[in-house]
Amino acid sequence: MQNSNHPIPTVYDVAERAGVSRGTVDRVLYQRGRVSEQSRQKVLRAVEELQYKPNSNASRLARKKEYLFSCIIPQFNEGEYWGEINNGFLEAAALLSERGVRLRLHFYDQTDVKSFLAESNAALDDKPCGIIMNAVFRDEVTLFSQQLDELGLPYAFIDNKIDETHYALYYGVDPYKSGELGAWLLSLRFPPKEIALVRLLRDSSQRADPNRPRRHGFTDYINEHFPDSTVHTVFIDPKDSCSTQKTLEKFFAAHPGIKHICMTNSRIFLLEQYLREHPDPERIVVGFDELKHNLKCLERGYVNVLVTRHIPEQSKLLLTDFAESVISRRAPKRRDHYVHMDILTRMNLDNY
Amino acid sequence: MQNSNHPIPTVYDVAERAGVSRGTVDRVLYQRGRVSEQSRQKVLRAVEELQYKPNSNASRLARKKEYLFSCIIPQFNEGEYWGEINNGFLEAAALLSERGVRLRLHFYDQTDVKSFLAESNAALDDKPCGIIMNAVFRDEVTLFSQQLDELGLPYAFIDNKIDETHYALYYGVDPYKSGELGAWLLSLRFPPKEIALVRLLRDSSQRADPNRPRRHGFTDYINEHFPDSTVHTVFIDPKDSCSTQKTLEKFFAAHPGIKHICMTNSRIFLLEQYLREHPDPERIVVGFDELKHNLKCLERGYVNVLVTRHIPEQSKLLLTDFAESVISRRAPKRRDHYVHMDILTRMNLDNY
DNA sequence: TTTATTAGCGTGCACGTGCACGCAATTTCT
DNA sequence: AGAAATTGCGTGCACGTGCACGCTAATAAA
Repeated sequence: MQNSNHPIPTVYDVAERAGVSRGTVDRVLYQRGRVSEQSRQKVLRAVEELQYKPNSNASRLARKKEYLFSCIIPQFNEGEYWGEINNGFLEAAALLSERGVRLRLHFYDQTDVKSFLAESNAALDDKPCGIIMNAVFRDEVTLFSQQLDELGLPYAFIDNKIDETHYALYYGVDPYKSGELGAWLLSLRFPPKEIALVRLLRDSSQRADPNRPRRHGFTDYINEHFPDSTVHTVFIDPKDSCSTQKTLEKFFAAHPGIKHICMTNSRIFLLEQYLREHPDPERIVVGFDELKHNLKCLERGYVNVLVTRHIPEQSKLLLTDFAESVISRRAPKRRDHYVHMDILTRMNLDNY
Repeated sequence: MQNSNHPIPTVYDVAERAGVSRGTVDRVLYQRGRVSEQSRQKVLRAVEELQYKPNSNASRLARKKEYLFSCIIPQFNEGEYWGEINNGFLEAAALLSERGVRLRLHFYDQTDVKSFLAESNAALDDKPCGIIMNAVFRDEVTLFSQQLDELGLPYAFIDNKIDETHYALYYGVDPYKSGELGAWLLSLRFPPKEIALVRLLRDSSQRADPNRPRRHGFTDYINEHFPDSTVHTVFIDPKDSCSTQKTLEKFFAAHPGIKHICMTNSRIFLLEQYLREHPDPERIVVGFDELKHNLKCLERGYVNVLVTRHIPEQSKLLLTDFAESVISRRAPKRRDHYVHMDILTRMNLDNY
């Protein structure tokens, strides 16, 4: 329903108004080739007066240009954190496909630096126009980003980042604050005396500890607000549910005063069996991240609160934003996007 | 980076493979005109084998078709609830403009049935391909939707709906559940004895009460879980902050035992002055909806919890989904979208 | 002054689809 | 049997842009 006095202007209209040809308008708009200053001004004025915007459909049809982005993220099993991130990328890629955006995925092993190096090289071989990655291996990622800087290839971080690099974009939560929020929620109902902080046994080969900032946010909050409380740390083996069970039994038997339990990584669901077999209506359990298993635990009442955000949303927004900025050759309005932290309980679990 | 063995197929490829001309392929794909059953089958097979998908850019360029949607929503002032809804619509419209989607907005006066009737007629005059509205005046909206049914015009509800109509799509919260959630949060820290439920004085001309379901969710939860508590209702005048102040002073002076305050509409910010002038660290205040004024109150500690959702997101998603379904001439996958309710506190206020 | 060079500019083709027109073959009507 | 209508199908043009080619006139070099 376009006003007939003002049909959408085309290059022809601009050219006519400026008294030049389409080609000249094109050269002015895209700084290709040689145009006299006089014509340039006339064209720019005409563009302004007519409010000319190139027809993006015609433009993409004519150009047939593709924008390839390479993602380098950790391997995952169905339903895990990085699987959700991956879903967000795929969703965004589907939406952006008609704009010529293509995606290539590279998965590395979080316990193996070499696999990261291999995949980052493979990503370069794609000749992409942008790279998305996360930063588990700080040194290697720093080096890689220097390489990208030299090549003039823009890159973006998802989930965690390295501040010293020249990344174009970042989407993720503020891990320290999420830890504080978890601590606040844990202590909301009644002040904690003894707290269990459950952690994961890690391969000695895993140098990086991506969970540190959140854990510190958690412990700092507790220490500041409840200086008289004690935080007991217990380690479980994520690969061995049997030993996990025994470890927990022993641990909680030794500390019967514990009414507050928290896990600052995304695997609170590993406690399910123990929590089910040792019900306690007074106990408060706080976990992080909306993995399907975690949501189940919340629904069944084993876990009281999850601190999370819509995980796929975060990667979806990142790719959309990144592609937009690369295509339009403009820096994004904002560089750091700390996504909102949701508080999830049994009461607002639906429709998440 | 397309595999050179499989360039993206075009109608020409399909036509060649099927041994017919482009025109025939076109007729098969869009059921226009006369095709022999034999050719039809050949074309369909070729489409399947080549995985042909029409190039949407070329298609839109050639068609130049516009899809006009008319929205009928309440008038608002900057920063109010419907203003946020409106922002979501505008955001979606901007994104969808290159797909030929246009938007026409109609604002009516929530206290005046006639203005709704006028605007709904105006919306029809637009000759849109879809209508979006909310349902304050139940009878009139029901009649209007019957009219739309007869015209075969699809319509969608935002924020609230009328179940008996044949709406195509709905996005909103479950108001009853949001009320329950508010009650749960209000009673989380310690069990309530006396509760203040602050309500708004309403024009006698306002027949509808869009806030009822949420209020009932709230009171039902309280009555069920805290049968010994009493809910005191107090009415304030949203247009007169001076009288509001006096009313509240008198009310709370008469009920000094009240430690729990809730407003089930979106205007908890109206209590700001009272709460500021009568601080009480023990008191719990729960409100709804992320209006800018409300967020301020949360930040400054006058309000403890807001139950909300990202308001513009809801209208943005609705328009996107609705346009998608109208353009593709397919019913949406899901009809009712109860958006997730966020719990907002001082601790997770950032980046919302 | 003549020739080579380059600045400035116009034009034609391609991109893939939608749609209208019209031709040939077949069927129906008179 | 001849005219009229209908079925089945191919073709041409338009949509608005990107880009390469090549022309003209001005300028620099010989």
